[in-house]
Amino acid sequence: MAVTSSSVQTASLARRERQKAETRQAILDAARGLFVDQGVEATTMRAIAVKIGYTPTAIYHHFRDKDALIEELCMADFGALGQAMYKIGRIEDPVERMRRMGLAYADFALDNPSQYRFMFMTPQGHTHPDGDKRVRPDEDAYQFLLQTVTEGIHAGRYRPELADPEELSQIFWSGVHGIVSLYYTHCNDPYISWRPPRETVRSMIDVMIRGAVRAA
Amino acid sequence: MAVTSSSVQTASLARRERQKAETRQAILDAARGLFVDQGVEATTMRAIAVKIGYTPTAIYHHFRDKDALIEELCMADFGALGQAMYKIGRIEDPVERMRRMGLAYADFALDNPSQYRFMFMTPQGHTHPDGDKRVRPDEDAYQFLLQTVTEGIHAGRYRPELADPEELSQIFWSGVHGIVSLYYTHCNDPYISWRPPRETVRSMIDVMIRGAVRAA
DNA sequence: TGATCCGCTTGACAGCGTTAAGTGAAATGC
DNA sequence: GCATTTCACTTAACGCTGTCAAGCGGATCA
Repeated sequence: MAVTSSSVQTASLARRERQKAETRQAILDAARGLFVDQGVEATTMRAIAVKIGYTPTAIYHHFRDKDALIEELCMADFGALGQAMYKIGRIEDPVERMRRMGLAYADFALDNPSQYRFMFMTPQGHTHPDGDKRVRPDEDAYQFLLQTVTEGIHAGRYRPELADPEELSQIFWSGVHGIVSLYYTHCNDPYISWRPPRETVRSMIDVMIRGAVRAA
Repeated sequence: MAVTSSSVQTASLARRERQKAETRQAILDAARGLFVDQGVEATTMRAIAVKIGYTPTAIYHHFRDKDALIEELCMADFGALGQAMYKIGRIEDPVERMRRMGLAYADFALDNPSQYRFMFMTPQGHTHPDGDKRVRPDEDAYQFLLQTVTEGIHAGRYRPELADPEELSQIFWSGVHGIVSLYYTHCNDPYISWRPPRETVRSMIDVMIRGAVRAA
């Protein structure tokens, strides 16, 4: 097949798009670093621009606004959380699997403070009102939990009054989230002597499981 | 006793101070209303000023900056929370008392969304670094919880591995806080079917207590 | 070679929290 | 009773933020 003008066209176009994708990625990398270092709110578009050697306005050719940029990073983080859940693998006992999920969730939350803050401690919504149909990747992590809890319920492992999978999932999730988020917002309060959050999470999960399972 | 110049002086001075206190209170009232209606971040000093019929700069003669204004309101709310805890009264059984405290805490959190958000979901600090020695009123609520949990531990009501009052208090607190805060930040997420938070809190407390108390 | 595209820049806008300097009526001192 | 001081409040501005309309200039296309 001869080299047509259209093939040259696509090659050029491909390179152009690759370059554009590169600066786009540079923006994401710079933003992530600054967000982690000095927080989302304190990071300015101008600071991001300086870091990548562009003008602030350049960012707006790749992201609608600051929220869109934040959201893109957030999406990736939700993916990583889902991955962490997935890596736990297929433990047979649904209660034990739930326990491991809780610990992995806490590890993720404590290893990525800035991301976690934004993902689960920032008032509402990365959902855009204009009929945006993008799939939310954190659905994965929640679905993992929901399925594991549902399995446990169907296997008769939980007490009969805890028959609602959504409610029980929200209880387990809230237990771990509560410790991590309170720790993050109040760890500097001098009148509270905080215990190491990983240990507290472990105790919390043990307490919740013991209080939720049906007596042997 | 004759009307001395000093008595006139103090009377005038008292009236001046009263007027100043009145505008100060007007600022607080206007700020509270706007904070509740449209959030703390979205409320501008200029908007507060318009609402009370003053210039934005006037606010700075009563409060050092926006954070100081926020903190003052926050202090009052911590007092109200402590009051709610106090009103539970002296229930003999420390475990049952703990349960009631959890429910009252959730009621406060769900009845005062804006305040709660700011008190317990805003990144760190109302603590000023310059050796500020003001007593934090929320110490009250936490001390209430801590004391109740400690009583339960001393009475042998909790399992032996939960002998640390701070850790167990933080677990109970986190359990309730987790549900409320997750609900506030994610109640609009379409892929999660949230249960009524008050019911979930009740179940959460039951689960935690059952998992924490020593078997009969 | 001339026309077109498009990633990026220039220069600005409105709004934010905040402040230095000033105003004017009330309180004070003689 | 008049001059002075006090002080709650205003005027006008500063530097910062996110954001955008308009335009440049090199690569691409016909």
